Amino acid sequence: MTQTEQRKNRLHEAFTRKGMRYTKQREQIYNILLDKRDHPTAEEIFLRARERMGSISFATVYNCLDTLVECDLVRQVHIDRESTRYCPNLSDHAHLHCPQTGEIHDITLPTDLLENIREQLPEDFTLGSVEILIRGTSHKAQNSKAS
Amino acid sequence: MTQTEQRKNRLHEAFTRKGMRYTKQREQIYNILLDKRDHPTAEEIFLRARERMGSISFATVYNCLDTLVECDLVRQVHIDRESTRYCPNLSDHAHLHCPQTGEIHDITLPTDLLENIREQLPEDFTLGSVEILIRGTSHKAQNSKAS
DNA sequence: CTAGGTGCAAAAGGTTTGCGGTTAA
DNA sequence: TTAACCGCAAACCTTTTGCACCTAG
Repeated sequence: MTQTEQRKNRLHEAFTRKGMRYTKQREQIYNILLDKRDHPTAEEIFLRARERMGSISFATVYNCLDTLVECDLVRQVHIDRESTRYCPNLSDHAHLHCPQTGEIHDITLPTDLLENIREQLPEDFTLGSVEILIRGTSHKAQNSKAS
Repeated sequence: MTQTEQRKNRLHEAFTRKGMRYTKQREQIYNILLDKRDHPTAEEIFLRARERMGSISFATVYNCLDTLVECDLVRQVHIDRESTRYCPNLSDHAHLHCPQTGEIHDITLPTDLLENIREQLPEDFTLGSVEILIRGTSHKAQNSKAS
């Protein structure tokens, strides 16, 4: 089985597990996110998808992205009130954001740091998730890890 | 000099320092934020302002809020793509957000935690600011500190 | 076959803008 | 006096929705 077929099967399973169907639009959009992990917006994804598929509607892009999020394949990234960005990296990570260039890079923080945050919470607080956004200027960010 | 007058002077200075004028709309909106530190949206601020002032326009609320942000008197708080919220707490703090109730509470994190994050950054990265959003359920959040 | 998905266009929701009248300094 | 500000309505931009047609299972 080729790697592409494997990915396809993995996707298929993720969808059917939630009672949802496998469609080529969903597959393509997921592939777009995996192929270039640059946290694109829905519009950027729409443009890339149209290049690959010839034609797709904006609403479908949003629908597919919602589905991917719901199936735990992709996460949304929110920075201020800018357009929502999408990220296929499911591991715990923070985001480095350079307002000048608009670039976003993933950065893995040590687990004890998250543990440290957890300790600060009130007793009656059940932790859901933690989002860490680090703003700053990257002077030569070429070698950052965009996992 | 009364406390109100002192606040007024402080505001006046903050505005003129940036070449901006002191207006009653700006003052009222700032007071609304100080009086109830519950991270209101522009719409909530608009409603409270109308109660106090009789009449004010939505655009003015946005304009005034922008001014207050620019004069470093107030900060924006972004949660997902929900309406922007406003916060007069300028000290370093994280936000606890309960998606069920919509409540937001400020929580002060130990300085060494922020130091710890700083250490994780790439060499070529000049830190701007850090935003930490902690999502979860507060089962009886009455006694949380909303500083 | 049919529930679920796609595509289109129209609507919604939050925020911004242009501009004539108003006001702080 | 006059540059800055307010208020209104209209525009803007991202995202969502309704509905007819299509398609995976």
